[in-house]
Amino acid sequence: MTTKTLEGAKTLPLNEILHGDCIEKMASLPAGSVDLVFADPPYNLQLKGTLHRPDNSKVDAVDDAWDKFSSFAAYDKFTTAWLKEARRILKPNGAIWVIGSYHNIFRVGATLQDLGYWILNDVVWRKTNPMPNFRGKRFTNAHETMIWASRDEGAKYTFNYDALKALNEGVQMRSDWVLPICSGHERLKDADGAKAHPTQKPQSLLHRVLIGSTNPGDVVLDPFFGTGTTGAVAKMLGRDFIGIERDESYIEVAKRRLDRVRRFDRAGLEVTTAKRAEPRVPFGQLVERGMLRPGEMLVNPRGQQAKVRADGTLVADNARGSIHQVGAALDGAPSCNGWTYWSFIRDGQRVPIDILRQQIRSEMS
Amino acid sequence: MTTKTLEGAKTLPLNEILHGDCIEKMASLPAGSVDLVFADPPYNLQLKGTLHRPDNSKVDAVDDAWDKFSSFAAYDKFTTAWLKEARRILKPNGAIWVIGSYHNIFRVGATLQDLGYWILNDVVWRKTNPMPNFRGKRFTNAHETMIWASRDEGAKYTFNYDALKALNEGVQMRSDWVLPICSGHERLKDADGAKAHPTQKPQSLLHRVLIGSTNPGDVVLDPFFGTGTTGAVAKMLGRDFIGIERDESYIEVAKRRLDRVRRFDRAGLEVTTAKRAEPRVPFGQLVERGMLRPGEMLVNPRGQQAKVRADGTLVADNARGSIHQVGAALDGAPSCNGWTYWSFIRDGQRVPIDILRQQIRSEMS
DNA sequence: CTACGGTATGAATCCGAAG
DNA sequence: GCTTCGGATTCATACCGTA
Repeated sequence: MTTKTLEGAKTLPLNEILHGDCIEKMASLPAGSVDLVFADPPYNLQLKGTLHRPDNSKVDAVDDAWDKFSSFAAYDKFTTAWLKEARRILKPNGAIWVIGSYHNIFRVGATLQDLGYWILNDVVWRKTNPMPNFRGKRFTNAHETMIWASRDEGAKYTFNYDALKALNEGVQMRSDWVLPICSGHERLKDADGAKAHPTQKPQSLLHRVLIGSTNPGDVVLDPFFGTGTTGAVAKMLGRDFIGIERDESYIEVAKRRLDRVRRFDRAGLEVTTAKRAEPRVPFGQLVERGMLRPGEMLVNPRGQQAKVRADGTLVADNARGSIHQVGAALDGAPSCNGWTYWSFIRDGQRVPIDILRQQIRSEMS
Repeated sequence: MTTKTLEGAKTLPLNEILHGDCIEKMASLPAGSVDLVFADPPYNLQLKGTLHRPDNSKVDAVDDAWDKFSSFAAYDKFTTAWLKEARRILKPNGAIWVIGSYHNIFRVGATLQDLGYWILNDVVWRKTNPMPNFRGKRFTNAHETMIWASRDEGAKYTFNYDALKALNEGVQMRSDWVLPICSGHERLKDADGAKAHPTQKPQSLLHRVLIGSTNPGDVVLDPFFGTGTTGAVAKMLGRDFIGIERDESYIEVAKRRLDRVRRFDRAGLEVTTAKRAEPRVPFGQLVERGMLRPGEMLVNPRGQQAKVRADGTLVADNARGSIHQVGAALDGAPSCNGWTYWSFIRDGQRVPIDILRQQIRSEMS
């Protein structure tokens, strides 16, 4: 357990589970101190009577006391209260994920928008092995919905695009995730073999969330911690977590679980990074360093030429300026990446100037 | 065009497009007279600036005036107004479908609940070929959400469970539907070749909605008719429709489209009620996606014929059921692989239906 | 005729560091 | 805060022209 002392008297307890009501506990935390909130709030399910399978076995439905609300108004009031506190403790560039079903997700989404959060995506968790609809009266409820939102419109939220793309065999990650439900060894059991929590989420889900929208060392808060899936995955991935949970029996299960979790080694936590993160190299440096000579001609894919000047600008027939500006002008395009657009000639061959940039970057590292 | 006279002075115009504001036009219709509402309202996208693809081509965005709202409050007011009218004209056991994206669907869902509708499922349309996220800043927006709700809690809504199960080759239909976007020949074009409507929905989507939640002869109302996909599929499937559309140019396109639509024959519209089992790639998808038409004849190696029905089952002289069952029955065999057994006729040639399955599989992989 | 390669396009809240 | 501008960024499918 560690704490961070911040401005004001409030401190940030890390890798700890706070016992109590999530609204009160969040109120005790300092403002602007958390990178990500992941929340799996009560679903407000309104099951009438009990449900049986065709073989007459009873379905163990979600009917715990914490999941009961007297009306939509009561649920909205609760939702507004905890989402307000969550927004207060988020950093300005922080973000939130909330998961839910059609019983509650529309109210959650509308409340998020009303409070000033900015929705980035809704993501569908498509279950490979959902519980069938035993009565044949509706579609098999085969998915849940997650909303990903930044604290503010225009926030610089974290999105590890390249890491997710790599996770997805080289194509960009879509808003529909196909993952199995939590079962088998991963599903935590009580001493008597019953499931310890009715809505335990699979670690694969949290893995993708945390890889995609946090960096190692970030602080992740889960106000409905349950048996601690968020904390377990955060620990594995080298993120810090804060859990809040009202039910002591869940806390006990979560603590035992977290003690057993091992953090992945640092090399395993490294992730495909964006090109944008690489240092910027001014084109003029190639001239300064003699890799290209003033007066030398560059050529674009259509064979058009431009002359390099001593200050690192180009001159073509009807345009002058940076490598990007001249490229855009020649193509009549809104923009152009000059590094991949222009080539120089060596031994009669066209060589992209980006080769030279890579050379400089490798010398820098 | 036909009309039904009901209690009160108001009459029900059938298979007609009403020109005007949907709230006013719905107000002119008699209460309790419609079986199903399918609505594709404005999404309130709030787009800013322009977006280019990596190849510098410009994305043709939805920037139409009809999608602009000044605030969430203004959008909510509009949503409440049209959903109220829709609920008034629904029969007591009627139901509604509304489609949307994360920009609007949470507000729509909460409003539905507030007005007394009873949500039955949210259904996710997973697009096989969505537009990518060109800047790599978010997840590919690869799905849209539909909400299915009955007018009242406890209503005896229509749900053709067995037809949908048959359409899905014997497996319960799930809440996630994988279907391609509307493109190619199905996409309606202006005289100048531009798309006639920016958000035309695929017929396959409406096919599944109408097969699942209406019966032949039902009245289906679409308050945002656009270019008339709902009307076209309703006509094919022997349902009556009422369209409401504000934009005259869309109405013109829709009228021409509807004139060309042929109603499938009645035998093809009869839907299976028997229990069935059998897994694999759904033959029903070939029908749903328009690769085979309901009423079309398939032929076996001995030249015997069977008729395709809207739910993906076959009817021959002395047999009805899946492609496998009917094949086995005709041959007096214990089993039969319908995929290699049946052919359809194109240009006078027999073509095995397995070709079509391979086509779908190649799209899925 | 098929095969193949280039091009067009789809409901999109789509950049960010440096000056 | 603002403006400027470097430079990074796409997947599935349909269609069309050419070989």
